[in-house]
Amino acid sequence: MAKDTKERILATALEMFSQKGYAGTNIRELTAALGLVKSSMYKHFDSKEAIWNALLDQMIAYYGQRFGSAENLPPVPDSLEGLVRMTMVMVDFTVHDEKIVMTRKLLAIEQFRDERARALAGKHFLTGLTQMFTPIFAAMMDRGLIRRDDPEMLALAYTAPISALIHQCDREPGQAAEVMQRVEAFSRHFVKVYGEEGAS
Amino acid sequence: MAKDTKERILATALEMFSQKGYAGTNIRELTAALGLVKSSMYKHFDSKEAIWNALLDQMIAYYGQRFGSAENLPPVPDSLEGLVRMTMVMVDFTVHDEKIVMTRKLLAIEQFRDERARALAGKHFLTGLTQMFTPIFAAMMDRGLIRRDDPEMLALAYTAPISALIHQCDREPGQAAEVMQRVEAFSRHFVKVYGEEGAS
DNA sequence: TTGACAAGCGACCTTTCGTTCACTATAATA
DNA sequence: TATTATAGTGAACGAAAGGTCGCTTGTCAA
Repeated sequence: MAKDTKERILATALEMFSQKGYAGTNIRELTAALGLVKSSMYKHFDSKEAIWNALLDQMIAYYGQRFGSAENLPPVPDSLEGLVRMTMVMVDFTVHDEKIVMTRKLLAIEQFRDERARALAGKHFLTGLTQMFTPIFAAMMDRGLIRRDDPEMLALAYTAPISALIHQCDREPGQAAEVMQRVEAFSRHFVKVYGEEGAS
Repeated sequence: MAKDTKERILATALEMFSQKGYAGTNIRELTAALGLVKSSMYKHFDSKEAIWNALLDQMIAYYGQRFGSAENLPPVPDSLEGLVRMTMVMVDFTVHDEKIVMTRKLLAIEQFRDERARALAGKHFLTGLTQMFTPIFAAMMDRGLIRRDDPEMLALAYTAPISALIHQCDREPGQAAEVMQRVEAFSRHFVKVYGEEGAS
C-alpha cells in the first residue's frame, strides 16, 4: 500500500469534486479520506489544481479511447429489438458505473468554469451521443430497418431523451429502476415510430 | 440608489454563482462588483448562505408562478405550424433571457450539493417540460392534429432534444443562432413524424 | 429640531485554505 | 553495508475566507 497513492488521490478527488465541486473540496478532507495528512498529497501532486488537471486528462483520455475510435463503437444492431437491447445494455452500464456517474456529475458542475470541462461536457451530454448514433441509424436505414430520414436528426431524437433520463437518474439514484423502465419504454416507442414496417 | 441593494446583491450573486459556483464565489468580490465593501452585505443578509437561500427562494417562486399555475401555460396550438412557432418563441426567450440562462447554469452547478437545487433542476431540465407539454399533446391529439399515442411519451420525445440543445447553447453562447436553427429543424422533423396527415 | 434608524465604511477577528519545509522511516540500490 | 530515493509526518506560514463591531452619515418621522 504505497505506490498507488497517486491514483487513490485521483479517485477520491473525483468522488469529492463530483459531489461538492472543485472549489468546495479541500485537501484536508480529501487526504483524510485516504488515511493521510494533507501535506502528503504534495508528494504526488504539485498543487490542488494539478489534481484537477490530471483528473481532466484522465477523463478526456478515457472518453477518447472509449468513444473516440471507431473500433470500440457498438456494432450496428441487426434488428429493431437489437437496438432496444443494445440501448439498455449501454444505459444500464452508464447509469451503474460509479466512475462514469461521477464523471458526468463533475462535468455538470464544472462545465462553466473550465474550458476543457465545457468541451468534454458537450461531448458527453449531446454531440458525442449523436455522433455515435448517426452512423448506426444510417446503417439501419440502408438495411431497411428504419425509415429513411436524416440519420443525424434521428440520433438527436433518440439520444437526447435517453440522456435526459440518465441525468435524472444521476440526480435521484433511488429512481434508477423506474428510470430504466422509462428508457426502455421510450426506446420501444422510438422503434415503433421510426421502424420500417415488417422489420423484426 | 439605496433601497434596492438587497435585490442588486441577489442579482450579482446569481451572476457569480452561475459562473463559479457558490463555493467559488466570495463576498468581497460580490460586493465590490456593486461598489460596496463586504461588511455592507451583512446589513442585508445574515450570511453568505442566507444569500444562497434567498436566491433559491426567488428561483423557486419564479418557477412556480411561471410554470406552476395552469393559466400561465401556453395555449394549445391550433396547427402543427403553430406548435413550431410556439416552440421557437419559448426557446428564443429561454435562451436569450440572461436571468433564466444563469438560473439553469446555477442549477446545473449546485444540483448535487443542495437538495432544493436538485429538485428545481429536475423540474427545469426534464419533468417540468414534459408536464407542460403532455396536456398540450393530449389536446392536439383530441383535435386530430397529432397521431394518437401516449402524450407523455411524446412530451419526452419532443422536449428532451430541445432541452439538450438549450443546454448546448448555455455552454457555447456563440452558437446561439445555429442552435436555434437546429431547434426549428427538430421541431419540424417532429411534426412531420407525429403530425396527422392533412393537418396544416 | 431632534431622535431613531437604515445603510455603508474600515478595522479587526477567527478560521480555514493551500502550500512549504525540515524531518523520519522504509525499501531498494550501489 | 552505505546510500539514496520514496512516501509519509507534523509544525508552521501567508493569504484569503466569512463574519463582527464601532463609527459615520443621510433620511425621515415625531
